[in-house]
Amino acid sequence: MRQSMLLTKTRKEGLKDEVSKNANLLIRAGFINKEMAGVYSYLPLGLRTLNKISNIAREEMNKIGSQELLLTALQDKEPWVKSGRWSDDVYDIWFKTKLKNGTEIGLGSTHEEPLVTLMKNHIRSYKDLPVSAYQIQTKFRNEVRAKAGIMRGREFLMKDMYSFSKDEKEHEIFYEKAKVAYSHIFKRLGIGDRTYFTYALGGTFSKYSHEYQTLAINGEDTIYCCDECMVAINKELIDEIKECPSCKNKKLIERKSVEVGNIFKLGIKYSEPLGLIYIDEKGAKKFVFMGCYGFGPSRTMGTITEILSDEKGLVWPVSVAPFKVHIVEISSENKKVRETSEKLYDIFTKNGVEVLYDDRDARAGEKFNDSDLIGIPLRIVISEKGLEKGEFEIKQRIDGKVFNIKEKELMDFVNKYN
RNA sequence: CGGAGUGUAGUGUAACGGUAGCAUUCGUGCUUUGGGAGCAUGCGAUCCGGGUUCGAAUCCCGGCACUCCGACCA
Repeated sequence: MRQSMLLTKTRKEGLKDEVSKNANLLIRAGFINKEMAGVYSYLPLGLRTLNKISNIAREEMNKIGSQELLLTALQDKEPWVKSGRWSDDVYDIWFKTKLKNGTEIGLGSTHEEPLVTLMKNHIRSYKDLPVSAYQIQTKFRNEVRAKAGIMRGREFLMKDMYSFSKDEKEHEIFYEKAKVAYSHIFKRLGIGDRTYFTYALGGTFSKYSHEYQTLAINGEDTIYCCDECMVAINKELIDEIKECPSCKNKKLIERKSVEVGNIFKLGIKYSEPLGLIYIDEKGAKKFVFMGCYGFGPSRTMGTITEILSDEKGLVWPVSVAPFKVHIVEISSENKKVRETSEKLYDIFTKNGVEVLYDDRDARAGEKFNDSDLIGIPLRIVISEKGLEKGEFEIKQRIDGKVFNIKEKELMDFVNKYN
């Protein structure tokens, strides 16, 4: 991508009304646009990152055999009445609207009801189980107070997976697979070493639910961490659980964190009222045993921003960066500089390396500042001064470390860089 | 949902009830070119609706929006 063609511009200063670090930086760098309180659009750079996060989740869900689908945002009232969640008194984050004929409908905030209703058409026998489905979709939640930028919006992207099993025992097998998939997701996102598997208050059918909590100073949650085994306990349970459930370690450290994922047992909470039934080997009718597995790509993008960015701007792990390499051309009027930049841009593009090429006619300072702000992992500066050295100077965004690489080793270096 | 605050060019700010100013961005020209450079010149704004007043960005009422604190957060 040529930066001169990019439809967004960076801002030197943040917006007065955007206090959260994540939204402030993402707006300055041109990743998102604020439409209303808690409602943000994703612009080209931001969408690239958001899609990468989603894709990592998608790949990991596929690996454990879950199948992707896309349910509707407009939701039929009936299943929600049956499950008892249509009333605003019970479930207070509804966005509701009406069809022209007066029929009430809801905007999807979660999808247990519609999916269970749908699966009634496809699950009849024990032979149809176990099965799992997931989607990556925009959720709508009428939060009374949006805050923390894209960490807590009224409209946000969520990956929600649901599992359907014959019984609790079969459910547990899938649940364990999902845990592994989740740990892979956070590892690949570059936040695995600070994301804790956390015991939290559970639903009707399990004592606890499990959250994935990523340490962040500005986080809304408080957890008690066991650093021996990366397990934590949500503050809401600390009176009940006083030691690490995994290794019995009693030394738990209080820290702030962000809930980036949440998995829990649903049991027959929805299959019972909605009538999701299968026939077992003996011909008996049984309720399908369910699990639910959430992960928020947009919230995770905000979390990564909160924990990795510095005073100069964003810092992206390679796995989610909008581009891997930023070619910054200094003095585009210099023929040799221009030719070298173009050549490099061409080579990277042909080799499938995602590259942003700052071909704008702008001053060095402006380009460097923009480059730092956008936060692409590797920056290659092409300038008259640099060309004389016969090597390329590659600067790592995360710590400013510089590598001097000969041209023939360049592609190898970039390909191996992760 | 309770409490507090704020709405002025794209952005950030100023103006006692009396000419809406400054900075930056943006356009043009010249100079400059390794960390948001300089000179000149130009474009661009009082959230919406009422009221008070000779006169309202300013005072009053209503609405809308945004921010913060708290409560809430499968």
